[in-house]
Amino acid sequence: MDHNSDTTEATWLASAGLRPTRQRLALAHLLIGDGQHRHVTAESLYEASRDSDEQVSLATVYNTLRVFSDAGLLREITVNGARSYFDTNVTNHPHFFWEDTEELMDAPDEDLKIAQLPKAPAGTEIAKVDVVIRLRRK
Amino acid sequence: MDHNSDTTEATWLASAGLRPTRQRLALAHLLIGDGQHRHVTAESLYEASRDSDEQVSLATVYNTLRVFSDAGLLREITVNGARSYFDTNVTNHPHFFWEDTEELMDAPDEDLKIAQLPKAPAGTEIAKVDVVIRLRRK
DNA sequence: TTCGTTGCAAACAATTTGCAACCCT
DNA sequence: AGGGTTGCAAATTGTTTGCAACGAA
Repeated sequence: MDHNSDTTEATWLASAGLRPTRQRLALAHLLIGDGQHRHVTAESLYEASRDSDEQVSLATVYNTLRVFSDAGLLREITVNGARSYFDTNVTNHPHFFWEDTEELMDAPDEDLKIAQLPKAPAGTEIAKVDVVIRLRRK
Repeated sequence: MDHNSDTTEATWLASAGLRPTRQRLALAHLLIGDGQHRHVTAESLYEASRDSDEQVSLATVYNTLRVFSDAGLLREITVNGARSYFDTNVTNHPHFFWEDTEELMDAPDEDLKIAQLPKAPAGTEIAKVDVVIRLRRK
């Protein structure tokens, strides 16, 4: 990773008040290094790190994904009882989930229009709204 | 369980081509016995069965929930990486999920209006659309 | 120096599975 | 009788945690 992108990742961490450790910078680079939004699982990110020049242990990948999403840098998406997915796009937006390959991707945001949403019951507020469109191969 | 409800549950099973075994009838009774829709986890259903006069092993509860939802009698809802929820209401409808108590319940169906939904990519069809409104206690 | 962070291994929790006994049809 | 179903225990899978070594402030 060159110096410029290194700054980008450090800024990303700093914006959430997180220390720029070697491991966090490496994972941040894999997550936002190219400016594209990305959906990862702990396992997929771990493998990406194994293939890179900065290895991170699996436990740290798990811990870091948790820290990042608690800090609001990532959004956790629950589509599958088993695995957790994390999205670098933290805004409310719909997802496609392929049931056969268990792949998660963004659905075109502008194509979902929710005209009316149930109001939150008294004493509560809406933390987020997850819309998952499950796809089956025809 | 009296004879009438016994018939209801047997019919429910028969409609999906499932054999009316003692355990399935007992679980069916706990699920649809009073005609109300219900959201259960394997653990909650197992406990309900422990408290009833027809006990079912935990493994069988797990297997039966899987069999029922594969057969279309239940809908599996994934809200939480850890636990799986099963809903006796198998139609598309929105859910409220309390983040603190991990309780799942129906959101008023008529209050959700999706004006436009992304179309399924070529070669795929929409299996189902999950809308989960996550609530945080204020 | 101080305290947050990492990494390994062990602990955990939810769920599935192998297999022998059992029971619908 | 024959094949689906059950239940126990053991195995799996994804994830978290205890703790000693390490590194950022």
